[in-house]
Formats: sequence, structure tokens, C-alpha cells
Amino acid sequence: MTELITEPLDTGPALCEEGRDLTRDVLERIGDKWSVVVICKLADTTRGFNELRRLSGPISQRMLSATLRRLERDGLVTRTVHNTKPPRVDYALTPRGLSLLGVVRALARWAEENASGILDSRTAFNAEQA
Amino acid sequence: MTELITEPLDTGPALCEEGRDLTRDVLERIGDKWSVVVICKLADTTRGFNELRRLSGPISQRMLSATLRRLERDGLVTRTVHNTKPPRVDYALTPRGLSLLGVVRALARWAEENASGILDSRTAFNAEQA
DNA sequence: CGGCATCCCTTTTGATACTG
DNA sequence: CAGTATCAAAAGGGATGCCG
Repeated sequence: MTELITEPLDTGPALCEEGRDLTRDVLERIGDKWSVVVICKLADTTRGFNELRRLSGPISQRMLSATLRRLERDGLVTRTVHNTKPPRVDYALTPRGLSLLGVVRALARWAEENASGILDSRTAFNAEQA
Repeated sequence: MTELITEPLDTGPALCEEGRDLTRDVLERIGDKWSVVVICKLADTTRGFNELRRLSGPISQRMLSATLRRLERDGLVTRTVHNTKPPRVDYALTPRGLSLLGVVRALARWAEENASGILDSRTAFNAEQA
């Protein structure tokens, strides 16, 4: 029987299986394309949706929305809705998100320090392949 | 409409800058699903392909191969071919890979420490959604 | 303004089969 | 043992439209 395409846009379940390696599961979430960027943008202050979007580079509304929801779900950011005019939604890091920020920054620092060396390696590697 | 990009943030090492494509490029590479796992498996010793595969959990041959080649290309691991019988290829961390290991371990430690808390958050979040 | 839904294309990944 | 090749499925991601 034909299965209708039932909502592949997951925000939710199916990730917390029992036999699964928790650590890797967590790492995957963190390792995605935008989470780290967004977390860094929330480093020192609360931000609104579009503000966050402008700061985070070329991220689509859809992806930012999905990223934020995942971060919220994992207890890394809080989402606060203000019933003002115009409406505003603020995002901020939780203590857990803040603790992740430290680790992420260490990684970022390493990346910066090694970026040029890595690019050199890539160039050399590609040259050898030829 | 005014953009109003307040951009004095950056509380330290600049990872999250928009012009920083190199850093993000490196982060993406490192943040991928398997690189961290493989690097950890090479932490203390040289290992062969299938040995690595067994140790790294449910990784397909294809993915391990691709991951290793990326790591080699970026100068993080060395690949040594032994013309023996049966043939054997050893992978080991380079100094650069070793320097990354420290950072990666911090990330892995964070993931371990926060895994259960994150799962709790997810459960709570899913419950609220209902 | 914030943001979910839909359509649709691109990239990634896993199974399987095959080579040196 | 250590891969590469191929194919199909899945996930990622952009564009657009609608709604509160």
C-alpha cells in the first residue's frame, strides 16, 4: 500500500532510540551545519528571530526555524514569546547552552589556528592525486 | 528599512564571524558524523581499516573510507600501505590530528555529561507539544 | 514580525556487488 | 584485507505562500 509522505520534517521523536549511542547522537546534533553558528550568535545576548537570521549568514528561514527548535528541544536555548505589537520572540542560551559554548569556542579556536595549515594540506593532497 | 546591525559582539575568539568561511569549513569537516569517532579511535595507537570499522560502531565501509580520506587530505591522519600478504593499511594521527584530539575529547566529554539531560529535555519538550 | 507548510531540487548515506 | 562502483533511499536545503 502506498505510504503517504508523512511529515519528514522532524522536530521530534525517533531520535531517542534505546540501542543508540547517546554520545554520538548528541554529537550529531551539535555537528550540524547551523547549530554552532546560532549558539555563538547568542553568546552574549538575547536575540530575536530575524536579528539572528541576519547575523547567522546565509541561513534560510526554514533552517533557522528548524535549528532553533532543535536547540530548544535539547534544552540549549529558551524561546520567549512577547505578546507585543509587533510580536517579538526572543532566543537565549540556557546554562547548558552556555556550557556548550565554552567547548565550541575551544573547537573554533583550534579551527582558526589550523585553517591555513589544513588548506595547505589539501592543496598538497590534491596535487599528489594528479 | 534600516538594517540596524549591531555588530560589537564577539566576546573573545572570533568563530562566529560571517567572513570566517575557513573556520566554518573546518568546523563542518570536523563536526561531521564520523570524524570525531574515528579520531578518538586513533587516539592511542595505529589501526587498520577493518579494525577501525569494528571499533567505530555502525559505520559503513563507504563512509569510513570517505572519512579517512578527508582526514588524510586535511593532514590529520597518515595512511601507510604495507605490501604484505594479506595487505594491510595503517592509519595514525598526525601531530595536527593529535592536537585536535584534545579539543575533540572535550567535546565528547561534554556530550557524555549532557546526554541524559538532553534526553530529558527532549522528553519534556515532546510532552509539552502534545 | 515570526514561522509553519508545501513543493522540489541537491547532497549525503547505506546496501550491495565487485576489484586488487 | 582494503577498498571502489553503482544505485536507491533519505536527509538537507531553498523558494514560495499562508497564517496569527
